[in-house]
Amino acid sequence: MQILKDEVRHNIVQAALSEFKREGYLTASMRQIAKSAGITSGNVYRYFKNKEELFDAIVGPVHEQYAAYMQEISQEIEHSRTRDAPEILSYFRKVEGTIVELFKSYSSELMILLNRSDGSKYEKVKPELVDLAFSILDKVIVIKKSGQARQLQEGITLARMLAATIVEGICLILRDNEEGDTLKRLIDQYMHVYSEGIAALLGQM
Amino acid sequence: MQILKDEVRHNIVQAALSEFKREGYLTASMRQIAKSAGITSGNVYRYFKNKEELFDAIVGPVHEQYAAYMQEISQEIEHSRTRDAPEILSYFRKVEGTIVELFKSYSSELMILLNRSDGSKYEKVKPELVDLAFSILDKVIVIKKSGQARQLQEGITLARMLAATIVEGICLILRDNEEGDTLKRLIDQYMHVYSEGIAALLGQM
Amino acid sequence: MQILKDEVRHNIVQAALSEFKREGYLTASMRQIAKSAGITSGNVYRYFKNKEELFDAIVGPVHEQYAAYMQEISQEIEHSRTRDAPEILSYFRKVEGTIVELFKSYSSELMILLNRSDGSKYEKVKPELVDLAFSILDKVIVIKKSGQARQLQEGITLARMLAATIVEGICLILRDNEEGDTLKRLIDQYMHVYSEGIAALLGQM
Amino acid sequence: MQILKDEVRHNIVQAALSEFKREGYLTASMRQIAKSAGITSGNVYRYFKNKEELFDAIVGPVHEQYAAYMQEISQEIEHSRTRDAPEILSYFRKVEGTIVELFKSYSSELMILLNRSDGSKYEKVKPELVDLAFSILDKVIVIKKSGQARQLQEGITLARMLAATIVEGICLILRDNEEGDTLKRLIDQYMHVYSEGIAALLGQM
DNA sequence: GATGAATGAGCATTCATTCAT
DNA sequence: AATGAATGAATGCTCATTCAT
Repeated sequence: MQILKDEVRHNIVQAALSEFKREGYLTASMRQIAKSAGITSGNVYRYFKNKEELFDAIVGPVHEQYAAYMQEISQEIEHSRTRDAPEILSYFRKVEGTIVELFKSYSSELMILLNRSDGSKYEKVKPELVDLAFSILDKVIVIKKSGQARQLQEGITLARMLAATIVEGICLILRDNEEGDTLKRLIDQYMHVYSEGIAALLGQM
Repeated sequence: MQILKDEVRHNIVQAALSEFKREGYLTASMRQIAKSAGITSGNVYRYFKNKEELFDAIVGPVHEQYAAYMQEISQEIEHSRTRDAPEILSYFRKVEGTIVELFKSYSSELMILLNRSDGSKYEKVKPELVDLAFSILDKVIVIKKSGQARQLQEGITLARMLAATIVEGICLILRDNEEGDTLKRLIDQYMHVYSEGIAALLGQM
Repeated sequence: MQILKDEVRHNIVQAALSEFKREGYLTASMRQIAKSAGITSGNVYRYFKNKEELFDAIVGPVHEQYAAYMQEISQEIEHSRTRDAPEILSYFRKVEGTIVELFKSYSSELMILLNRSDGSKYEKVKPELVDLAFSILDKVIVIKKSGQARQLQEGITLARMLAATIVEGICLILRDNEEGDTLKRLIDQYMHVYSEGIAALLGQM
Repeated sequence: MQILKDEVRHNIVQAALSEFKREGYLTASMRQIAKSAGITSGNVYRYFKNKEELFDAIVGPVHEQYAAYMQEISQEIEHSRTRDAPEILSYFRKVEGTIVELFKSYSSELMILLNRSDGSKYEKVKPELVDLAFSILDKVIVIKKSGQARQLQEGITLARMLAATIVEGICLILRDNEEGDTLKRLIDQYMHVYSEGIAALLGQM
């Protein structure tokens, strides 16, 4: 009985998906992946050169799209000349929309990319997302605090924290929810909390 | 050239601190800790019985205090009979205060306890903190949504998400900030964002 | 050049057999076993989960049969109500027969079980055999010395010593003889020495 | 507070005595010996060059006397020209007497020498004692069986077994009894069992 | 004399990866 | 294509021994 190459490859990917999800890149065991895929561990290496490439096969595609979208948003932000805070903050909606959109097609892969890529070449993705979020918040802060050097410095620290926590929260919601509608609703609520909260915070500063 | 015992112990702890911080409990290497401490791996075991006890020596003290505080708050919450949402939410201030207080004496240790203890006996600490946060939010939700079964269910999901993200955010701020005053300010601002944001969210629901 | 799995497994067992025979359970080195088997140490673990299971694979089967036989004899002794010394002593023949029988199929394994299992879960096997031998001799002593408290006490000490030396002697014969017929003859002669000697000793007491 | 050298040395020896008794040469831990002696492990090496010499210090003296006695008996046996079996067997009494005599002054040391010297340079002592016992029994056998080649061969195997088990039994009695009078009585009874048993066996051959 | 810190080789075990079949 | 045996380096840990103090 011969199993088609594509089926085996598919099995490996499925097995790897669940292993990387559970264990993360470093701790995931190639043996366990092979076992779950119903093949021998040596055979995995016919389909994927090594652990890194297997990981790549899983998160690569979603990362590619993800990176393209983010690049786009990033450039929009850079080129934007507006000094209107709400308009700037609306970029968050784009980021959020991108993530929710990607989640619909790649829920597990995106979750792995953002939460389980430690030790792999993708471990920088989350920090870069934080940087992007920061670049948005930074603009708002700069507008509000320009000219007040001390408050500006504090504002930047605040922006960094908010960027990091917003992103971390989104990643967490991704981690804990498998169902698309629930996820979307939660992320909406989450972003709502943040936008109202940040508005209030900026208002009083 | 012989180094005094206390200095070596100190070196080991410092090396372990940075190794556990970077790698987490499981991935941290005793050999690497020894190397960073400038000694041979065998010698580490003169100072600490094994990896677990070395980890314990680092996070144990802070965990003891942490657990005592949280226990106290937990009991207060259980015994509280108020149905006043803002009053219930004020428990967050206590949790926040406890963490900031502990951070002053044990910044790295607390961060390791909360973020890098996977695989150790302390791995449940963060989830338990999430549970505590959830028990606070849950009370508020139940008050607001009692009687509306469907919305209650959604509210609980929301509360779970908020509990998880709040805690995760605090842990993150802990991770990224070494300086006490900055940390305190950031956590205050962070909690402010959440309390305003949650208020707004509940208001419109 | 690739060696077939069964051959390697066999080589490991052979190597382990001789290592355990020479060194005993605790001192035996997995590295040395691997080396003797002509493989690397990691490969041993493809065949046996760990040292304990490798030991188990060697002495487990013989222990299972051994334990079943001894259990049977043990119960016969317990239920026996006879006060006839020679009849009681005839249980030794059963024990002897069992051991000789097992030796035919498992000479080295039985020897390891009885003489080289210190530190393993089988380390109690020899002491239990001594207990069994004692329970036989004890009955005889009690019959002969009942009512004479002082001589009874001495008799029990004597019975303990005889039980220990008889068993130790049998184990020794097992250790030094690889050939079944020789072993059987020697154990027969050995038991003959003991039964005549004990008879003479009891006669004059 | 200064402890005299002799006292420390004495403490080490006492500690080593009990450690070697419990664990045997190989498994005994220098650290544990130092600890029991109330000193640091490094200091042991001021008194004894290494584990081997410490072991030597303990069993060396008794071995010296033991070896001298055995040498003497050995020569007597070699030079003896008698063909009278009982007379030859009486050498056993000498061996037995020697051992009991040494036991009075060196109970633990002798026990260690015979039962716990595996892995040390004294590990051959017991086999040599077996050889001595064999040389006695061999003479008796040769007398009884001379001229019957086949029976002679069998007799030699028998003699080897008896030598080994007699010696092993004595060593075991040594191991299990700390009190001199009990030991003497047990060894007497033990030898009585063997002499009567062997007599009976030879009678019927 | 004594300390006890330090070494380094050893142990059992795991695992990504290679490769003969 | 696939197997699964094999490797070798890594892990946590122990212990006899050395040596600066």
